[in-house]
Amino acid sequence: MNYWLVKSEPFKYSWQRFEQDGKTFWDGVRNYQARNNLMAMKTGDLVLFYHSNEGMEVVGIANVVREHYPDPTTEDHRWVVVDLSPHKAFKRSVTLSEMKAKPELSQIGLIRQGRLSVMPLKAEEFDCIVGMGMA
DNA sequence: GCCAACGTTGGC
DNA sequence: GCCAACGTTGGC
Repeated sequence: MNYWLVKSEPFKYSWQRFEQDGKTFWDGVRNYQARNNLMAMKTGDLVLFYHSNEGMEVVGIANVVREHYPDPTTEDHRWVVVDLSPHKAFKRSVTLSEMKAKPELSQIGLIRQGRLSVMPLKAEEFDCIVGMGMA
C-alpha cells in the first residue's frame, strides 16, 4: 500500500464535485515527475485530496480504483490518467499552514516542491495528516 | 498582483 | 550539451 497527495484547484475540480461524481479520471497532468507518480499508483492506494490556491487545505481521502491508462483528453501518448473515487471526507480540513507547523511534515513534497501536483507520502506523513483531519 | 521555484524551449 | 529566455504554478 502506498500513499499519495494530489492537488486540484477547486475552481477546476473540487472535492464537492468529486463526491457528487463518485468517481473521476485524474487528468491534466503534464509534468513528467507527476506522471511517473501517477504510473506508480496501485489499485487501493490512498490519496489525499488537496485544494490549491483557493482553500490551500487537504479536504479528504480518495482511493485508486483503476491504475494508469492513456489520457483520453489528449492524442499525446506521453500522458496518463488514473481513476479515483472518494474514500472519506475529512471531519475538518487541514490547512497548509498547519502542515507547515508540523516538524514531521517538513519533508513532504507539498512544502518542499510547491509546484508538483502529484506526490508520494510516507505512511507516517499520511497518518499525521489524516490524524489532524479526523480528530 | 507579485514573485519564487522550476520546467521547457530554442539558439548556439 | 549548455544556458538564457520564457511560461506556468501556486503561495503570499
